[in-house]
Amino acid sequence: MHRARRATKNIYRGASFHSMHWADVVAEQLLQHNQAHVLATAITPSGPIHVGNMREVLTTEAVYRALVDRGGHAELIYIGDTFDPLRKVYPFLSDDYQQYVGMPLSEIPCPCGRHESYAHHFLSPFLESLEELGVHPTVYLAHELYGEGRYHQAIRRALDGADTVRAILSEVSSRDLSSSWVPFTVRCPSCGKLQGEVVDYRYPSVRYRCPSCREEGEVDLRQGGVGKLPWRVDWPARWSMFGVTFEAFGKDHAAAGSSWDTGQRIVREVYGREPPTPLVYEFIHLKGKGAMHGSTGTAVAAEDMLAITPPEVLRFLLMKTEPSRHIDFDTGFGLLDLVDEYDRYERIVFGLEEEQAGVKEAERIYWLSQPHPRAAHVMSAQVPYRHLVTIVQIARDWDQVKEILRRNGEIGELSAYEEGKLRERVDKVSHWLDRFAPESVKFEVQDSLPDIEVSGEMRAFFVSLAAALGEQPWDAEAIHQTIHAVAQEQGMPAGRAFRYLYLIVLGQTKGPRAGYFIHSLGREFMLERLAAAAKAGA
RNA sequence: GGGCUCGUGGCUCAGCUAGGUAGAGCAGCAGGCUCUUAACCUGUCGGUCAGGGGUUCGAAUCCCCUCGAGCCCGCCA
Repeated sequence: MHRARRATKNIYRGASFHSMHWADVVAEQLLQHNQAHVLATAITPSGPIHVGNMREVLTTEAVYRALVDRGGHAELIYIGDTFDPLRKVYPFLSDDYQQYVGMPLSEIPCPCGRHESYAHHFLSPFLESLEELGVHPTVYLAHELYGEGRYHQAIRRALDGADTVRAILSEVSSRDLSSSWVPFTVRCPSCGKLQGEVVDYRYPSVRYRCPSCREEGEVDLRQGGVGKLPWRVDWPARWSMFGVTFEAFGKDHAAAGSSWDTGQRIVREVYGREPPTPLVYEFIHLKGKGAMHGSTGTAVAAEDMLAITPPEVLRFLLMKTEPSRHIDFDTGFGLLDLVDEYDRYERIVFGLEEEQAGVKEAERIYWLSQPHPRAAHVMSAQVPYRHLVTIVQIARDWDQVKEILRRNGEIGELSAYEEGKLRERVDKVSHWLDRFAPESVKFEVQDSLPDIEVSGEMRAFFVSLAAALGEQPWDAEAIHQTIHAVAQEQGMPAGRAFRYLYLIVLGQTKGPRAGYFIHSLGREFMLERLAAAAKAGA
């Protein structure tokens, strides 16, 4: 608001995002330069990949869609940084991993033993999540790119231009580099660590010394996988190799003197081409838990978020928020609110609700949020998420959920699409209840009468209520009123009556709104339970 | 030391690109035939738009300054 909007160019706000969706603004900007684009994203799988990283891919994919919508030609690529060395033994690793520190992630054993490597262990679930989110990039793995010699020319140029690289790094990032520093690290053939220091270079051979095992030797650059460019050079090298024209990256790369600043100069001065159009995104935080960092082990993995959030809702969260704004992801009640908000947008898009203030670009955001836009021409059978939280706890399985919803008249015949969507939500709600839901919304319907003391007052209430409920239509509102009527007959405050009912069904004193709740439980169940309770008090 | 974002009712935010004295959702409160309860509906309370100055007939919106909050970089990626 009162923040200064400097006149100097600001890569955080390349253009105004106000009259159009941000993805469209970026797409138009890109199309002014060129009709064909390569959009790159990349992530280092050194630990569980968190939702913060998800933002990078989804942000880029939104721009991709906007480009394609405008008739542009676009390619979405994803590079897994599988050739990066393991930095340290992260908290989620066993001490055994000490021996692998310094080795490329692709050559370290999988922590669970079920994947090809350490890198795959963390990358695979993330790629599966992308699939669920409807993101389909062309995937490249860095260790393959290096191994196949794709980096050969880029490495050669970096070594030939070592003086330039060194000058840029020390000028722009004010790093203190020795005159012998060279932008290449050799993978020591003897110990496998990516730490070999270059002592001499005469193309195509590189002499190195390994600080770890003290080995000295020579490698041939024409062979693949003999070493790696440091990040600050690797990045511009990729832009050059793939012809990248757009890249979204976190603000960690965008600070003054950071890799974006050095990368721009290196790509121009060493690789002779222009840098991509940048888009800086802010991080996603877990509400109340601070920033999410894969390396600290405190992060919640992207796949965990997806386990509790319908994919279109996760996309929705990112699509409705400008990339430059940070997001607090609330895994508690906030998640329920978010799903409700999504549903509201859906109703607006399908004309069931009027667009109001506080809703922006409903249509565009809704379509960008669809994992499979073509399938979503029909509205989904909306059952409020909060309601599902209750239903899921009453029902034992999907069929029962469906039955209860039918009995309540909340759903009719479902198309395959509707049923799929609803079932997906039920799955997500179940996971949420298991792992994130606040205790206050949890309950468990007891299979038999809980072990409680039934007083005379309770018994009388149960008997009368059973009689009254037995001879009336099974209707939520009617049940609610009957409870009050019977309680009044007995001269009992309504609150006490409800407490008794929750006690015999749940074994606790509170629960979901009684009328609807009992209705969902079914007449047979309720009458049996009342009878059992009355008997216990006899 | 440097960079970015944010500061609008209890909470989360929209509105700011093209100035005309504020708008949603949630929460709260009150109702829904004597009914506090976590899914429903209706109504309603609530904000000197962080503060100061400037431009203007008029500023949450534009300009300048101050304060506050968060994050990032200055190891590696």
